[in-house]
Amino acid sequence: MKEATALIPQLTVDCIILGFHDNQLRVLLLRWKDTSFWSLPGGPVRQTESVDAAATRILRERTGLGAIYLQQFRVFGDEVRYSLEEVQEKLKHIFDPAIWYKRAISIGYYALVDYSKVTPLPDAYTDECRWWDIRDFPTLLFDHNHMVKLALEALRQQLSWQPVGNNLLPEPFTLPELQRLYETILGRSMDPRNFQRKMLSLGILERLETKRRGGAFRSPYLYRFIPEKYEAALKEGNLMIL
Amino acid sequence: MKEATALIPQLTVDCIILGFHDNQLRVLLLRWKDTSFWSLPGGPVRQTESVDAAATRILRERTGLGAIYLQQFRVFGDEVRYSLEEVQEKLKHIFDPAIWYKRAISIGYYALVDYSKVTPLPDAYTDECRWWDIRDFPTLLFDHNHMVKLALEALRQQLSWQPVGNNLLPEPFTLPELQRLYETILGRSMDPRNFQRKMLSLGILERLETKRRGGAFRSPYLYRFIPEKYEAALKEGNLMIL
DNA sequence: GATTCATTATGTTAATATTACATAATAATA
DNA sequence: TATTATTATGTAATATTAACATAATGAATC
Repeated sequence: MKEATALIPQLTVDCIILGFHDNQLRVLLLRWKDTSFWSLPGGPVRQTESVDAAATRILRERTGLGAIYLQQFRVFGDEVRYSLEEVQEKLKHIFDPAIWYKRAISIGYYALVDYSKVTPLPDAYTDECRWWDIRDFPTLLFDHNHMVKLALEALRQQLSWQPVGNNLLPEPFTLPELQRLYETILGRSMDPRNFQRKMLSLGILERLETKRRGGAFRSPYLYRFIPEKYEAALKEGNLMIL
Repeated sequence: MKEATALIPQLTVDCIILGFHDNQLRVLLLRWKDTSFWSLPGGPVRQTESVDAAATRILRERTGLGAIYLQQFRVFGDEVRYSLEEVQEKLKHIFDPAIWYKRAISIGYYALVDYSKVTPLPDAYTDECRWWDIRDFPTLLFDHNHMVKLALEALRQQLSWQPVGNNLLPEPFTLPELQRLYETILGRSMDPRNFQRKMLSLGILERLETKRRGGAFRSPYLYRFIPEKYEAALKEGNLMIL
């Protein structure tokens, strides 16, 4: 039997942490110490934790959040995902040979978080951690641009089965806010009358007495998901793609 | 930098190989040498191949098939997926400590194959490889029963985006055959009139001149997928769930 | 060659869901 | 009080889905 070390060799987790702010999807990225190179948050899996737990841990470290919605979406297992020489060159002042392999397999997760509750926090190898607009962020190290692309595709495809609204929007929210979230993820606009009718007909929303105040215009109603109904609809894959 | 060996440590691939025969979904299982224990085909990933290539290799070894439709559906990364002691006990006469770890992470793939083209072939550790009805197969080693369950769920969910018909049914096929495939996967029956109308309206099927002969009854028409149309429909996720 | 049989092919109607479209109400600001 | 950007809401046309039953076929049997 092989000797076990503290980390599982050649296996990492990378997280596409998504938030929603100013009607835009954002992704949390890290800038490596003393460089202008950005990448996704990620790291190795420990021998004493599940792969999901590793992703949760990394998420918590980067965002300060406790309960987080995480979804495995893809394994990145190509033989060549990066050039070790190139990484060494780009990150030379912080390159630690002890933790780098010629090859690593990475498990991709996307995380849906409440933007307003996140405190971005760099790790030991990076000195900046911040949100970027999903439509306009820098070229990333490794195959991380590819990862973001596939994460978004997975999210779109799973929109009817994943609690996307629930996790990206702080409750309570208004129907226009929810609509803009859907529009942003799907990349197309929807008719507000049809959106509202369809969404309400699912019976998963509870309209509150109060309205959102402070906007300079007609105040929208506030809504909350009805947890049991919401979960039932998810199970059926009923969460509407208009 | 760590030393690379021939295999990636603690990382395996397991395959749920699905075929369709006698109107039933079947799964290909292996019986371990001199035991009555069954499991899914699987194995380690080599340093010199991608994870997908490892799955393809295992598939080819077990089925004799060249081109195979494979889909990653889930990583099984719990800290405890099996008891090494139990495995050692059950498989003692063939247990090779060199290849077993206390813990392994497995990447789950489902494969859709043409049942009629498969020649099941045991590997070095097993002496039987055969098809089992998906509704009635033995309790498997490790967490493999769980894997089969999740593979089927993934397949159902992805039915509209994956070329399921294309890979499980040898061409040409009849509409009743295609319907029974859908019914089997989804676990519910459909109205043949509605099924045919919907399926034909997708414009992805070409009706051939010939009919299927030999059945003791009215001969059904034969169909073939129109590749370009079929792929376009898949991209849109249009492949109908009635 | 006629009969039997299990299976296939097909059409209509009602119910439901989707799309397209425009106006009045509101809350803050000026 | 007027202005303004935004929210809330209804109706009619169209498309999709669901429910339903019967005639045609091809082999096998008599």
